[in-house]
Amino acid sequence: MTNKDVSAGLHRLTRLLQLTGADMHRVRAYQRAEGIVRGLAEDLNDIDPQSLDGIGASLAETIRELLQTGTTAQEQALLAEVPAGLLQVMEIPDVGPKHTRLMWEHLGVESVDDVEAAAKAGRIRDIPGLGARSEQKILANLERWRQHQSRTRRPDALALAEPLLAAVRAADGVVQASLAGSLRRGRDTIGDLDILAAAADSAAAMKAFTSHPSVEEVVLAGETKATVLLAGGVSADLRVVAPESWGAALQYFTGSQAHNIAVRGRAQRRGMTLNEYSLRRLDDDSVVASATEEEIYAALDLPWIPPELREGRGELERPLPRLLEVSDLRGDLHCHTLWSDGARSIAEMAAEAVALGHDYLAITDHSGSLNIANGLDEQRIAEQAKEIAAVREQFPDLLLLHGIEADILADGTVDLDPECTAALDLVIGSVHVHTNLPPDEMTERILAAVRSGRIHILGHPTGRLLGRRDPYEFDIDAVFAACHEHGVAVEINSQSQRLDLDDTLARRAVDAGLTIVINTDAHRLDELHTLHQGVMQARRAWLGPEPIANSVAGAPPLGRPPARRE
DNA sequence: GCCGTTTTCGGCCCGACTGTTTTCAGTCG
Repeated sequence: MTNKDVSAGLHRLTRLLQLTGADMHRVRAYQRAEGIVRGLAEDLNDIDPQSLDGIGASLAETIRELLQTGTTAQEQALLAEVPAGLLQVMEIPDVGPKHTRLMWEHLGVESVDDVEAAAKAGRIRDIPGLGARSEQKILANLERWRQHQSRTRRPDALALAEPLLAAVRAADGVVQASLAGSLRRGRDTIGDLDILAAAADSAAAMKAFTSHPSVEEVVLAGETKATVLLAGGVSADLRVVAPESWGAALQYFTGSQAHNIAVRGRAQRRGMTLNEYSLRRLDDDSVVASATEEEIYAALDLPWIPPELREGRGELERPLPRLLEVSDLRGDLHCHTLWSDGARSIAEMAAEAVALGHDYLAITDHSGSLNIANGLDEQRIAEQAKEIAAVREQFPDLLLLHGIEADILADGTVDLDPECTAALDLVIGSVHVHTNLPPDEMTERILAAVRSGRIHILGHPTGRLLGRRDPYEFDIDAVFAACHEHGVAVEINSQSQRLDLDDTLARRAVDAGLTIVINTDAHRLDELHTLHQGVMQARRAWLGPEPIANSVAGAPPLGRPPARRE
């Protein structure tokens, strides 16, 4: 079982405990554990769960049980009390454990389909404590939830949020506005968009938000808080606070929840309390700080913590690193051209790289077996070398590397003649086909490629496509160990649907002693500008320039030094 | 269930909004 399986198991236990009316603080302990596991860089199989802050003896045992069997005796016992289908029912927005239990007890509802049928038959309104409006809301939320279960990729979320933010910012009386929530923390996918504004009078900001052309439905609109649905079913929240509360509110709405709980616990231990309006002393209710995030953190003897690190991963206790910046990166080692499935010529890509200030760019078109992408065989690679030589003449200040993105075939073979790959400046090995191999075979396949000594970089290592395909199943720690042994770097691919490695795996790779390369995998000119997306992953992994190969100026230190032709 | 500058028991982050109530429970973030 993986960390993901364990956090899913803890989630089920949390929900079952809520349903069966367990003590709320006990429930919260499970909920916390779920979040801790979800954000964990290390593989739970390799560590003692009890060493984690927030995991005690009991939860550690639960985690061990989940790792071994995928479930727990406690879960089975709880499932004897309540139908398993109620776990799904609780995933419907605004339907929590209490209403779920009421529907079960009064109507015998045991599944989402049952809920839908009961709502359509008008039977939910008769439950004490619920009414016709609740019934309508449940039906609408159920429909919406079925249509939109997936999270939104960060770049797509930004594209939706920025016009809204601009409109709010331009509204009368708004002194400041910012993105908040997971968008501000730079997560690769986003559940809801959060926007925060500071204004003495909230009315204009609320109106600008709820009446924005991209809004399809206003879900709720109070004096200081509104929720709307945008095209595609993405929901967006606006909160408006007084300007003097800006810092407290921004800190609060940026989260994460785990970070906020930790910060508030720290405030409490220091005789203070923190809410979205201010940090106050408990004894005399006097305000200690509120206007800026820096003041809030400083009053708690903390440095300002970059939003990327606010995930409850020890950011209050550990010294903060100097984080990687886009400007640290000196080049890009993965892009495609007209020679395979790219949209631009080598010269055009080179010119754009020069415009970006890169020291180097590697042209890495697909290899022969990827027919769908017009992959290059040995013959065409030789022809491409001539064009690259010519383009080098045009751009004397750019180190233009001739590389390839070679396919790792199902048996682990790197899909070109060894003489051919040996003559190239750079070889990225990537898995593109036969992506459903059994875990053992997938592991052996990738290990074979890494051990071949023929690749410099393992491209988009897990193969995940956000919202479309889960990571390949394989033993990534074994692969990392082999990469370390054979001097193979691993990629953070900046494509918005990949972002692969993700933050936790990038951290794990560096902890395994690996070098990381952040690449765009650009197929077009504009995609050469997306290194910042990979940089965000690296920042969230607490990485600075040191383990990033392409933060080195002059020439990337990967295997054999690329020969600079004169 | 976890945890300790209030340390092995007794607390546990905090507030907005909605709906069904007529002072509050449920849900969310």
